[in-house]
Amino acid sequence: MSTSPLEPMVRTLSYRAVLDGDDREAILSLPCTVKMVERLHYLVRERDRATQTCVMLSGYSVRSKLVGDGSRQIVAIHMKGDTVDLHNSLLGIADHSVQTLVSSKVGMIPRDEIVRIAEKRPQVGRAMWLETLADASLTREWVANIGRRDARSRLAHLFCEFAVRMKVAGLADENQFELPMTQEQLADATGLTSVHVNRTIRVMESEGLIRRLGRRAVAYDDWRKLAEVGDFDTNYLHLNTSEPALAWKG
Amino acid sequence: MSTSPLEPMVRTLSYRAVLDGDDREAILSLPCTVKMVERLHYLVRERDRATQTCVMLSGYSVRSKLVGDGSRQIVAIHMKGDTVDLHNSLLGIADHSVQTLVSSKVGMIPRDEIVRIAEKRPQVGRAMWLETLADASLTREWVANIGRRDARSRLAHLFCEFAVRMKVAGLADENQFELPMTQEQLADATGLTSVHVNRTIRVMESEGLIRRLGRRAVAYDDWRKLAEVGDFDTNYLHLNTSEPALAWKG
DNA sequence: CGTAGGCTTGAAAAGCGTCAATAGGAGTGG
DNA sequence: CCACTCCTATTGACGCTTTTCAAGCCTACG
Repeated sequence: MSTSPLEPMVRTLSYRAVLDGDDREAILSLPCTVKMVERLHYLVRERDRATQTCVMLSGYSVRSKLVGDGSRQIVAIHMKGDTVDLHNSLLGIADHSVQTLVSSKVGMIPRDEIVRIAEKRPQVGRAMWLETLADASLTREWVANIGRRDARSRLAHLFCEFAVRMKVAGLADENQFELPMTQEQLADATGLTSVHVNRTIRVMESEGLIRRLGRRAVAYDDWRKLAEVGDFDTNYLHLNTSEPALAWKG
Repeated sequence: MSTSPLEPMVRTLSYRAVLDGDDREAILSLPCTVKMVERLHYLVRERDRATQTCVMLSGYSVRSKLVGDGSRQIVAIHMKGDTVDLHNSLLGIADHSVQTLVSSKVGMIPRDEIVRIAEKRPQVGRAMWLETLADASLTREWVANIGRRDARSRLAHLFCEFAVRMKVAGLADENQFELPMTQEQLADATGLTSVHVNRTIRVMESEGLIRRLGRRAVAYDDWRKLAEVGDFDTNYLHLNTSEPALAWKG
């Protein structure tokens, strides 16, 4: 059972509520089809009727929405352990697409099984509910980021968020992180154009805010400075797991 | 029981899942402190430890976040029946503020009671979960609206959303709706400045897209045109309640 | 060694913000 | 009922951030 592919899901949900052995066992025993998918593969398309919930087991994916003029907006980035598609699968018709950024391993779980485990194992249901609430908090921060910060702050904020989430997921070192996105994808995530992302990143680099390690990784020497420029505060990530978990126990 | 102040909450949750008589009764019997609060009153402040969940019984409120430079971003607008603060109260520390737009009637329910009813009455718990998911979908649409549309489309989209939600809540006529917001608040909701909102609204008015009825109401003569300019599609509101409700019954 | 996708750069235009001043309207105290 | 005051709406002039369009370059990969 410790070799179940759904280990990352247990780890992520454990951040949200106290799960006992039976809870964990129930998650690990969920029927799950594991697939390797290539880069830029669509896991869900807007308007699809989703019947499966998708869990990231390795790699990265983005949720995005198409806009009338043909452009797109990325609304979230997912990494190992994230339950990507609870929203679409429970609400019926997908309001957004999900696409991998790199070749990734994903687990597909039938929607009904999710509903069932949420009922049978209340703590698991709570953890999933809290996970969706934390996800909503993250989206709200994105609204503020895109609506009220300039290009430099937006990118700095996105980098800070990435750095912290990667560290929490055990995927990043102390002073650097993988950034599996092209500049065009960064533009779609920040509400900018790829040209302006390029210029802004170069300015940030020349200021010593960040260093680029190859094409798909970023390093920072002064976290405080980066966080200040990005107006970054971890509160919205709701990482202080002990609080809600305790509250939900009674 | 039909005179309980929480009737609007029942109505809103009924859109998300099939609730039987006992479910409704349980909601209506929730311990609830009803308060009238004045305009611009803060129901919750960012970083507060929220212990109460707040339901709008009349009036309007907004959720907003403060940004480093002192500006603010509105991330959602709430009307009658909306459960405003499930997020903050369940996650512990508030990641955003909630403030009334006009003098309003609100119901305050202890957080533990919400947790309890979600457990005791599974259908109610599901309805609340789905409500938070629909709310998250709305926030994603706002990200796209602010990130990828110009000022005119953003405002048109906001107006469309308002018109539809007001109609669903039984608060709007066919071709007009109340808009209880100043231009500065509209600016905070769309990521613009009040000056630019003013100019854009006047353009929209001169184009015949909208008419203003006094200071706090808007009328439209050509819905299709308005929806086209706003790139508006109701899908993201997940109003087709029959689907998920049925699915969640088994 | 060729190709395609992504990165970089320049020049010019557009959209939106800033600053500042004026006008309009609703509520309040006299 | 009037004068006063504050908040909101309106408008102009100007400047800056960001976009647009277009071209060239780099580099991983076949």
